[in-house]
This record gives sequence, C-alpha cells and structure tokens, in this order.
Amino acid sequence: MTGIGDNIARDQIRAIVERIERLEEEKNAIQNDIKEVYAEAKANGFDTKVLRAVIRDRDKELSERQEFEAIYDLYAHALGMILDPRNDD
Amino acid sequence: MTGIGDNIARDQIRAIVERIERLEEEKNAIQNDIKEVYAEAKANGFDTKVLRAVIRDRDKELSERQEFEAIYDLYAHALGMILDPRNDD
Amino acid sequence: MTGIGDNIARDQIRAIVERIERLEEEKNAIQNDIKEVYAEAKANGFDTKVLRAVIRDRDKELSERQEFEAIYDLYAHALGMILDPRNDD
Amino acid sequence: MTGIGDNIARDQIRAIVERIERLEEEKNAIQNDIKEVYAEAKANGFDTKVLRAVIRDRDKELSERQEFEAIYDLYAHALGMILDPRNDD
DNA sequence: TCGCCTGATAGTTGCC
DNA sequence: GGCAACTATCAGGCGA
Repeated sequence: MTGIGDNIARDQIRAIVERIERLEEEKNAIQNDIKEVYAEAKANGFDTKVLRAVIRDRDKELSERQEFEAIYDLYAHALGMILDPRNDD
Repeated sequence: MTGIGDNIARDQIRAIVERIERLEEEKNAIQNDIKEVYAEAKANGFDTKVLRAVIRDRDKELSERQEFEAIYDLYAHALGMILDPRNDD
Repeated sequence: MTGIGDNIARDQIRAIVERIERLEEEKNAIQNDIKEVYAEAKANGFDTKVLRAVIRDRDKELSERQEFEAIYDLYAHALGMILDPRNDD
Repeated sequence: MTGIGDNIARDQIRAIVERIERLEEEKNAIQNDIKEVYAEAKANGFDTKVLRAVIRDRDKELSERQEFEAIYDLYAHALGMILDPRNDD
C-alpha cells in the first residue's frame, strides 16, 4: 500500500521541516543577539525598559507613516493625481 | 548647560537603538521567510497545522530532555539528602 | 448631548471593571497564600525549588496527556489522508 | 534504613503539595472567571484591550498613591510630625 | 474576510 | 543585583 508517492511526500516533508528548522535557528540566534545588546546596554547603566519603549514607539511611528503613505497613494491614484512624473504607471 | 557627556550618552543611545533596530529587521525578514515556506508547503497540499506540530515536537524533544536532566539531578540531590543515614531520626 | 444610553454604557463599564477588580483581588489573596505555604515549608527545612518542581510535574502530567491526545488525533487524521489509497500516486 | 522520620517528612511533603495544589486550583478557577467576564464584555461590544488598560491604570494609581502615602508617612515621622491626633504612637 | 484562539513575546516577580 | 520562572499581553494563523 505504501507506494513511491509516499517517498516523494516524505522527502518533501523532510525538506520543508529542515528549511524551517534552519530558519528558526537563525531567528533564535538573532533574538539572542538582541538580548545581548540589551544586556550590554544595561551593564552600561541604561534603562532597558525605557529603551524598549523608545524602540517600540519608533517602530510604531514608521508603520503608521507607511500606512498613511499607502492610503495617501491610494487616494491620490483614485483622484487621478500623478504622484511623481517618473511614476506614470 | 548641556555638556560633552550628554553627547556621549546620546551617541551611545543612538548606537544601541540602531543595532537593535537592525537586528529586528533581520529577524522580521527571517520570520517572513518562514511564512513563505509554510505558504509554499500549503500550496503543495501539505497541512501546515501538522507541519507546525511536527516541528514543535522536534524542538520540544531537546528542551524536554534538558529539563528532564535538570529535574533528575534536582531530585537525586534532594533524595540523597533525605536518604542520608544521619537524617534517619 | 449626553443621553441616557451613555449612562447605560457607563454603568456597564463600571460593573465590568468592578467585577474584574474584585476577582483580581481574590486572585492576589490566593497567590499570597501560596507564597506563605512555600515560606512555611522553607522554614521547616524543605527545598522549595524541589517542591515547585514536583508540583509542576504533577500538573504537567495532565496537560501533557491532553496535548498528546490532541497531537495524536491530528497525526492520525493527517496519516489517514496520506495513506488514503487514492493518494498513492 | 528508612525510619519513622521519613514518614513524617513524607506526610509533611504530601500536606504541603496538597495545600498548594488546592490553592492553585482555586486560583485557576478565578482566572477563568476573569476570562469569562472579559469574554462577556467583548460579546457586549466592549474593547477588552482598552478595558485591560483602564484596569491596569487604576491598579497602578492605587499602588502609586499607597507608595506616596507610605513615603509621606515615613518622612513625616522622621520630622516628628503628628499625622493624626489619635495616632500619637 | 473577520473574529477567535492558540502560540510567541515582553514584562514582572521571586530566588540566589 | 543578576538571573530565571512565571504571568499577562500581543500578534499571527485558522476556521466559519
């Protein structure tokens, strides 16, 4: 009952799992780096709680600005405005 | 009365924040890659929920084993103390 | 132009907040009791770290079993699909 | 080698573990009640995120006010101030 | 696509 | 005072 197709599926699964595990490993390494930066900052007398808040806010600002611009572009297009001469799609 | 020391602190803060933001950017990129792998797997007919469970289990095995050994040592030590002949009052 | 509806909403909010605050108060009291039991145990010479480990293990058994069954069902279903004769390409 | 003392210790451990497990059970029940209140609020159209923020702030206010008063009393005592005529300790 | 719900992450507290 | 466990919050994925 277990045919060749199963092997193919098995190999595919294996490939997928390994790719993800590799990526998660990288992610964990970076996460670890971040922790180290905070630890170093703390060792230098900085308040990590405040640092986190600052970074969170900056990140929020960025996404909010991006969102604003996305909507702005949407409206501008809808109104037939040309945003930029070179961007005449 | 903002002295040179303030500039140093400011530069340090700036450096810390930029390092972390850079790392978070990398992290997000990887997170995005992971999402893409799952999306691709799904497109090939795999059940992503099961895939996630498999990966979680494999990851868990390691930490479970590590935890088991830690607890084992803990209990062994505690029992060694309890079973100590001098403690047989 | 604050109408009657506002009062209703306000009363509802007040009721919700008070119910939660009351419950959190109870929760904190219990949490405090737990701390006291551990403190008392420690005073009687018990290793609270080991006690915590024991309790965690006992608690874990249940959730582990529940999780196991959930994963088991998940896998069984997924395998049923893979081993389906029509899928034996 | 296992003497009467072991039985005593065993009984004590058992008692401690059971007391804690009982308390944790109660705590979980309350935690569950809290979840239900939030769920009910959500079902009635309230934004639970905001509700949580409100409750958090109220709780914070209380502890901050208590902290203020504690420090105030401390200073007042240090300065030989009489806080309240009836409180002439 | 939206709402729910689980899993990931950040923050807090207690221990060493 | 640093570190680790635990809790609460948040975000992403799943199902309707």
